[in-house]
Amino acid sequence: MTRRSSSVTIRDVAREAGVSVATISRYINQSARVSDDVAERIELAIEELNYVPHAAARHLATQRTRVIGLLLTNMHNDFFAPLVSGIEAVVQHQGYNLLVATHRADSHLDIQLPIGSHNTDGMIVFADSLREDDIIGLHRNGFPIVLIHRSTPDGYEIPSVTIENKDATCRLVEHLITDHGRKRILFVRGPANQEDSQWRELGYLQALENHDIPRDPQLIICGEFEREVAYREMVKFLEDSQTDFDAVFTGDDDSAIGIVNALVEAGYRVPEDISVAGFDDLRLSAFLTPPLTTVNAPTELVGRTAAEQLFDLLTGKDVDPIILLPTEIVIRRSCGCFV
Amino acid sequence: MTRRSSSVTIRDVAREAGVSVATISRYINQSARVSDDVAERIELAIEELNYVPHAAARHLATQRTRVIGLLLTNMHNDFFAPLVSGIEAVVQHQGYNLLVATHRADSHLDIQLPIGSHNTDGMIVFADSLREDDIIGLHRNGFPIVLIHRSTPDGYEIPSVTIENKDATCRLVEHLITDHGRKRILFVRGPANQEDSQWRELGYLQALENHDIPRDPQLIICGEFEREVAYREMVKFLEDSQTDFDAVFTGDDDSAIGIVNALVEAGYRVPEDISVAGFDDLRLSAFLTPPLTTVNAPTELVGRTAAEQLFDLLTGKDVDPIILLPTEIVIRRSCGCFV
DNA sequence: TTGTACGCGTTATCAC
DNA sequence: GTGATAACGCGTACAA
Repeated sequence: MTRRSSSVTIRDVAREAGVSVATISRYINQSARVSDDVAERIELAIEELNYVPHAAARHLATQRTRVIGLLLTNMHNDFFAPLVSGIEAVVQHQGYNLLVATHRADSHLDIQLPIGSHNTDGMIVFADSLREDDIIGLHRNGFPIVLIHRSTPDGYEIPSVTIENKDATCRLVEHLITDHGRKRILFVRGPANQEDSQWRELGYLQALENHDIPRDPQLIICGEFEREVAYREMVKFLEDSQTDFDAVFTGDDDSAIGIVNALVEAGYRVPEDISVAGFDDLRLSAFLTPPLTTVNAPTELVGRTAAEQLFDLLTGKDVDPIILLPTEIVIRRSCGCFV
Repeated sequence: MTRRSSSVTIRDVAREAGVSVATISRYINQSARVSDDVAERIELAIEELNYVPHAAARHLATQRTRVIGLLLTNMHNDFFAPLVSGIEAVVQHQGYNLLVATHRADSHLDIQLPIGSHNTDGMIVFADSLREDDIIGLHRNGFPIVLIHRSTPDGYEIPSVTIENKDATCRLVEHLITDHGRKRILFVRGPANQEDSQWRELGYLQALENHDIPRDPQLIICGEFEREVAYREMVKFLEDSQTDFDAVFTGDDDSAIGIVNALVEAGYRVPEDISVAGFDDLRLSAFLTPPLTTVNAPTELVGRTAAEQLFDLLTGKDVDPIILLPTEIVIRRSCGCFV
């Protein structure tokens, strides 16, 4: 079989340097010493021919791709920028490459995953981008996985990195209650199957309970962690519902923006009439008017940590089965505080 | 040489299905017909063994990676989410994978590019993530490249995708002049070596010229396309400068946010005292208070288009040397309009 | 310290 | 329509 190949191979370098391919390989991978004289000639030849090792050939020979994968549900939300950024930093520092792909768990079942053991050494899985079966399947084959914002399937021990949701939410809602005297607090929930969303709802309920405020199902609407949805639902709520309220806590900052907009358009003043607080502390939250009181989620750190976990996994180190990163309440103006 | 290999190969499938590896390969790649009987047995064997073709082996044999690369300067700015999203959509649709990496042109020269012909079939290069030499170098080897938000080096014809900056800026600034009677318009410029930034400045100057407003160097400050920088510079301007002004045009929305904040903190009302307009139309711009008048940059479309260009390049189709995507003025409240 | 030769998993060529 | 087998470019056990 004859195949044209415009690229320069290790063989060309070997010929140019007057040594064998094995020596070239050794020099490149530092897998053994070569004499200074030879090293110099190799260096020169590489420079001369502009040689770059062919990744695929390397992968095939070493059984390692030096690539890690990241599976996301989508890339639209501003939330993903810091996440990917954190991951990419670690990956690059380790001399690896990053393959990103989107995939929703409800995709047609017969679809091949774009990322897996066939093209990466390990992967980071965001929340519900994968079905539980698929996660288990990959994990059972010994493929290194780290979960983000999602807990390990029952009975398995797959490392996961997530953040403290409930307690921070509870404290923030309590802030609305005790420091601002709010008692009728509307909760804007996220997707029902999202773990973060669930914990935040529990935190909200906990706060009510702590202060003997009866929970009112009327005071919960669905924002789906999407600004537009939250906006629409809020508008609808304002039109339809007779239920009065004096504060809004949203499971995410993105929704909070939509909520504030709906409120302002309806003539409410934030925070004078209605206190508003969110969760995430997106980069823009501090710049809103009024600046948004929220919970800071260390999203870039989540990415960074998950990547580090994955590399620990790859190098056979011990890995914490679950890492819960601390969150922090950020008091700004939208709750009613003067800061 | 003995090597453990937990993964199932095409040979295993061949044995299981009772045919040769060649037939399996043909079936998988649809490169030739196989009898229905055989097809069924293969299908079964693949299912049974959970076979997935090894990417690296494929790459080595076909000389194609089915991966395209994206080189960015960073991933922090909200601007990148839609860009990557658009690219990813096309890439996935084509059955390719996406490798992303960050790289700043001023990195140490001896550093190996994380992405190149050694691990991708082609790449998309964002603005100044690469030095001109490197671009030329890659291109000279026949490696498919598409440039984003950056023009082709002189004398070369590398496809590029960018947006219309100058005219839209000019019209928007003219809107401030003619519809709102502004004459002392502060310009917040971006990085000096950024082409978008340069064109927007030209548009700003053009508008002044069109209306016989003398340009005043005092009325230009540097925001570097970064919110924090713009904020600081604005604060400094307000403290130091005696120059009066009645409007601010920023080269990007991110800076506009910082500007508005500085203005409001200093006691100015936007837009009553000062009109503000930006450029980009970030997803959040409509939700600011006041909603930001700006120019819509079709960032996701830029990504999508660049990816399509690249695939045209890969398939040997004719490719437009330069694609200039139209932008559109978005009038909201921050300029003074009632909408 | 260096060279030879084989294998990594797949595709593609040639024969049947 | 199917099978045998030589590449693809590199790493590495083994020999020298």
